[in-house]
Amino acid sequence: MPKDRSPTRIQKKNRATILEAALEVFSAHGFRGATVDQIATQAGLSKPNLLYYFPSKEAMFTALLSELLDTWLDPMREINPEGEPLEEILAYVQRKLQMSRDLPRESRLFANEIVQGAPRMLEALSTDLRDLLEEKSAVLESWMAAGKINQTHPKHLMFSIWALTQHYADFDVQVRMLMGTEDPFDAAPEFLETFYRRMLTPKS
Amino acid sequence: MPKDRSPTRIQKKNRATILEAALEVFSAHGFRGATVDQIATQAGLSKPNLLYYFPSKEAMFTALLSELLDTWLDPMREINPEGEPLEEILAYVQRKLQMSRDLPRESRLFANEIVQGAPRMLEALSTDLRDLLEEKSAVLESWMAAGKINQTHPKHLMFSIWALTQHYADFDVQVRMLMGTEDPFDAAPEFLETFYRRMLTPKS
DNA sequence: CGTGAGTTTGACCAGTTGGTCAAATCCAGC
DNA sequence: GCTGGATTTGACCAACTGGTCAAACTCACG
Repeated sequence: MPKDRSPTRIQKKNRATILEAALEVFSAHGFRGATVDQIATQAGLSKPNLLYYFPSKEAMFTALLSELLDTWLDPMREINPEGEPLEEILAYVQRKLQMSRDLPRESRLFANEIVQGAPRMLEALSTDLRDLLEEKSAVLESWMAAGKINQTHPKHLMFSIWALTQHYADFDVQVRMLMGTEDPFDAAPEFLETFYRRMLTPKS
Repeated sequence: MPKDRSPTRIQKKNRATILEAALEVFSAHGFRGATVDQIATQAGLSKPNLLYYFPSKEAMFTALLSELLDTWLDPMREINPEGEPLEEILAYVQRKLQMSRDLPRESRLFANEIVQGAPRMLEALSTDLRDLLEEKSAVLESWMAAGKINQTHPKHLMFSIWALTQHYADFDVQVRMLMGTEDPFDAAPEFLETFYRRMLTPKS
């Protein structure tokens, strides 16, 4: 294992290469379904070399998760309590949808893990995600109390945004197969915009 | 392998026991993550005995899938083209939500498979599900054309129903962790009812 | 250059896993 | 209660998989 003080040029490059390959393989097959050999081949390195940079397969996985969790939660962090409520939410929905389009592997990585009970992620989720959700739920509730958006259960509202947007990444094969030649991401933005506008616009 | 003509009492019972155990294990760990030994233990039978009833792990999996696919698609089949449009859709949403509550293992079994590219399911999906979706999309479109429900993309509408309802089963751990002591299924029915009523009720 | 730390890998190992097989056991129908 | 097919299993195997290790190689730096 390389020394941890001031990583060399090679260390930086190889760690990044390995994590990129790990994302590709883990997201496609899940933790158990992925093999270190697959990741090594994908990375263009030898298996012992991977294990020189990461002490175990498990370590690659958790390194990957913690590297990506921040990126994954950023769109929610950007919700601005001072902004125009309906527009803030609609913008959040679009950011999440963009992520499903641009980072589908990341989405599937998390999906794979959570569907199987999130054995290697529960701790991170029950701190970072939990706190963030509580914070933003409070914002949503204040908007509802102020009559800026329709009254609903704030957490279920957030779940619905996650479900609807991530569905396009996580179930990509199914969605594409059912839509034929039409690209799902052509109509999805407008669909979701309409959906949440109707849901949240207060009755005047 | 048992003869396939007129299964004996024992054959019926053991096949059912094995498939139940297989559902438990496959839904929790995915195809690759499940082991025949785990399924055998879960079923209370020996590993060679499982392989006496099913020629391979793969065969157990596909047998399970094809046994469950019909059940899985039933709620959609029940949408009645002659019924009151909005109520038909709302009832469908509730049926799907019920399935997430009552059959979460089945939901996760399919989720696991589809997230990983549905390598063992694409054929079934691209016939049964595809045809059914086309049929019901046409019904939705006729309802929209008649002004009974708001105009939207029918397929995206169906995707949204699947995403929102299955989310409660597939991401169960996450949802429950974030909701604390509150049961997600307490508020979900009303939340989804409101959601789709606002989305679909035509502007008068 | 030379040298020592940093990097890479072929060979190997132990544990797991899907699957086989011959022998043993069970059971329905005569 | 006998018998032949149905059922069950302990022992085993080959392939795979995560991980180790000593030896070889590379490279920054004096």
